[in-house]
Amino acid sequence: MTYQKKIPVSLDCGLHLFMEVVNGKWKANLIWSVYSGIKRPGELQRNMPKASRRVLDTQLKQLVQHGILSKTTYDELPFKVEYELTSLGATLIPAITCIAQWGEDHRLELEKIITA
Amino acid sequence: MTYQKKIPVSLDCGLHLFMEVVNGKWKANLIWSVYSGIKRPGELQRNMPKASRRVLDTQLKQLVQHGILSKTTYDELPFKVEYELTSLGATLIPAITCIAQWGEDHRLELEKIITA
DNA sequence: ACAAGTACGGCTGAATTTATCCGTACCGGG
DNA sequence: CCCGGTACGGATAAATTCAGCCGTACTTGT
Repeated sequence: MTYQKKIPVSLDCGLHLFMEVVNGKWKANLIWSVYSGIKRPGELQRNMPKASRRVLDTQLKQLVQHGILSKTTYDELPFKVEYELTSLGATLIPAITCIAQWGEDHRLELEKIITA
Repeated sequence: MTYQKKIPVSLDCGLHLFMEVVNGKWKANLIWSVYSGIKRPGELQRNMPKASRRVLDTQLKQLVQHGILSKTTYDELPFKVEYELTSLGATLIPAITCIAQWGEDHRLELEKIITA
């Protein structure tokens, strides 16, 4: 889209397949939020004010392209857009839960180390 | 080290804590390799030939700084260096297993989508 | 008419990560 | 002596992601 990759992606291991899809400053949060019922672009942005709308838009679009989210535009007026997890996207939830849990479990040590 | 961050890191959620440590093109692979018994810099590089030695060095150093790996320099001659998982690093293994598993489980669909 | 809310996206530059090039230092073998 | 293997790291370029600014379009309410 915005940028054409010049270096081919490594798909040789599962780790990289996951990263190719989830890597992006807000992607995991977006997936999690949609899973939690926050489905509309405006809501999502209010939910993570530190992210710029532009970046969220872009990352949402990539998630749709990667088949993780689906996007529905309702033709009512006023406009309304909603994102949903696809079935593939839903399979990510346990993995994301797992890493978020790890982060919370080690928050104290991590904050010390990272802030150093 | 090489670069001083100008934008503060968000530590507000577990997801970001995890990413702060594991994000890096080869970090998850490095952690996994060390866990699998590939402990020496040279071995690691031969194990992932697509990564440049310089980048591996840098990412290994960051993993050490973040308390995920420990580094031992043996004073024998010739030189010998070995990395090990710290106890914190060891707690990452289940999470990494989980995401690698997800990648493998969905390899077929993902390859189709990403290559598109 | 005007402000505010919804959503989309081009353009541009800053921030950050990854890659390349090269040089250091030590050791051992041919 | 020269080559190759071990390991480390500065300087810099290339690649990529993230952020900010602004403009479009439509609708609702004042």
